[in-house]
Amino acid sequence: MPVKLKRSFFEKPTLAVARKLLGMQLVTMVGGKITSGTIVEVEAYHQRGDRASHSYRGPTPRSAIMFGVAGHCYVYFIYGAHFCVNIVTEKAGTGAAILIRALEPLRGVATMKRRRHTSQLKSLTNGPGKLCQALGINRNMLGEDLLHSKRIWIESGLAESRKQIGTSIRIGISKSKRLPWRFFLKNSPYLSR
DNA sequence: ATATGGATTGCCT
DNA sequence: GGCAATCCATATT
Repeated sequence: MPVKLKRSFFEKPTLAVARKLLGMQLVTMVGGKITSGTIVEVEAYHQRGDRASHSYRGPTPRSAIMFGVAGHCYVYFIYGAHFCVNIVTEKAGTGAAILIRALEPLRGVATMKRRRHTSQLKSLTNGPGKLCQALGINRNMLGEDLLHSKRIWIESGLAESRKQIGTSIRIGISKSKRLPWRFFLKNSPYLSR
């Protein structure tokens, strides 16, 4: 049963929202194709006390969106090759977001295989850059509102009671390494590692 | 104007 | 496990 999320869902404290997103579905409609996956791994980023966050030094042309209204997409380009997608959280002006790091493929698997140039189910969406490629997410998704967009949105998924959530330090960063702000579904075969 | 390094991936040994 | 690829945001000169 699809549940419509409200703005207030994303305006809550970022770590709490990160946990709630696990088990929900990220869905896109790109080029006439629906693709989706269950969110199995996320990371939180926050202006306050988090030197790894793009928002740490306050709003810049790139990070301004993290200081905007919750529930919007922050897409950035990294290492000259990949896109990563985040969801802005908390009240406007806060500077926080949640990076979607891995999905379990659900709808549009054939389309995802074509976009990823592989037939390996396990490697379609088990990383932040991979899932963007599989779902057709790029810089023109920047600023999309998950509550109203026709191209990208969230659908409800797994019951809260069925979730087994693991916690760890975040991956691939060099600053604020110790913060345990990565969350994942423990038994998922589709984690980035 | 230039320098630095990155919230990654895939290929190599 | 190591490491190159390759664009760009940001800080510094």
